Amino acid sequence: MDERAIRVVAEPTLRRLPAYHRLLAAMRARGRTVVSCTRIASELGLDATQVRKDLASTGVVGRPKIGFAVDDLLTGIADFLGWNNRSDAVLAGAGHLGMALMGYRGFEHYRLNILAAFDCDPEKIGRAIHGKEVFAVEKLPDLVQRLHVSIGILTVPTQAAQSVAAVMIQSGIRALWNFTQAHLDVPENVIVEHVDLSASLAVLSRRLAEVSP
Amino acid sequence: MDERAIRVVAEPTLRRLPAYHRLLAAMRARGRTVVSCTRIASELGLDATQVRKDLASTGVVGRPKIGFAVDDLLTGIADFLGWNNRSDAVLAGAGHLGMALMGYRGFEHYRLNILAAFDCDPEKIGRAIHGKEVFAVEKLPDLVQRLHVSIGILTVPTQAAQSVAAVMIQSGIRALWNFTQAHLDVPENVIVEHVDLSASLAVLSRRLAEVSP
DNA sequence: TAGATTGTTAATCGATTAACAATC
DNA sequence: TAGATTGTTAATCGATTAACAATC
Repeated sequence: MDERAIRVVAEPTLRRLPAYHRLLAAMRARGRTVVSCTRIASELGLDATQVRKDLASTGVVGRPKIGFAVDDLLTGIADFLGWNNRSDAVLAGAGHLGMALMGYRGFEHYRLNILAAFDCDPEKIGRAIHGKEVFAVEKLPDLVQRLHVSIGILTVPTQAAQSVAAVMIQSGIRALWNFTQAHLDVPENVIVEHVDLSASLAVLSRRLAEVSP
Repeated sequence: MDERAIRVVAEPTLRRLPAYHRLLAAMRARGRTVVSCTRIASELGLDATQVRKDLASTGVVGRPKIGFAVDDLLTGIADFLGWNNRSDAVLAGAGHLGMALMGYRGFEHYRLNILAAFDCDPEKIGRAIHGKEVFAVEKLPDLVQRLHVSIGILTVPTQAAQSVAAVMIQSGIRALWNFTQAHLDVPENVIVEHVDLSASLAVLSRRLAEVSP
């Protein structure tokens, strides 16, 4: 076994790590230096063994009887998720949602940096939204190539998503954060993370229908 | 077995149903009247048996050798998800994201109707955003009670989420669509659907780190 | 008819949860 | 020390995938 081998961690684990990070940051702010999995689990309504396994996957080790050092966990989780290195991104689609994401200060916390936005509406091109300029979509390839941008955020209309994704991939984008409702067809080395509001709403509506049909 | 018993369908199935609905709507628009699970599966990159099981959970039946009627599936899925009845919602937090959701025309498709927004910033109160008025948060309980609103959308800052959620639940809200990063502590009869951008970003960043460490 | 397709049961896979020795 | 906690292995649970009879 190569020690430097990249551990491919299960998706459910990855999805829980930010919640641990947030809770731990709040605990550190209150002066807490040490914490047990039992404690984290009860705060977040999870199983303690699951928390222990999740934390183990980041490589941080705890001490029997004592627990984990809060600081170790915070840096360990952030390192593991790549949140200690800046990630540059470009955004396509300067509509309501695109603008909301461009203005979201919370991304600084994860060191995600949206460099610029692109749109095909002449009305929007040239404007600056939250300090970030909106360019014509034709200028996307050049900027992505020059700055080696690896993340593309898609907030275009669903019908345009596949073609804009293709342009992004062609330009060197290696990961797409897809906020549209399109199922994207991409080469297997390209990562797609889909934030699907209709999927989320489907769960909400159905659960509501189940309790009061 | 009570025929009218509410079928509790697994969450992964619910999350896939909107993608089927979208694909089927596009097929109907192109004049297609009949479709097989094999076809749906290949279009969406899924397993045909999985599609068949998912569709079965909505109660729609197909015909061996023929397939499913596109119209039957469209109405069956929409009925099953409660998308043929209007659902009223209120939104708390008229920031960037809240405004984006208020202006999102796509919700009409799911018959989700955001009646009004609430905020505690005097600057925002009284304004109308995309034809919907912003009221002081104090006015939320009265409106929710009078109109029997069942869905509450949370786009407030994370620190405010738990207390605003409590007010909503107190007022009669039965389902929360949580766009904040808070883990909400709610009574067991209240539904929480969490759209967690940090969880999504964690998957994206880590997968990117795995391919180029 | 023959073969594609449905509906359903069985097998597999992966994630969660339980059990427990090691430890401070 | 005794008991709480970690780290890890085993058992369970649930979702996906495979197999196959029924059907048009």
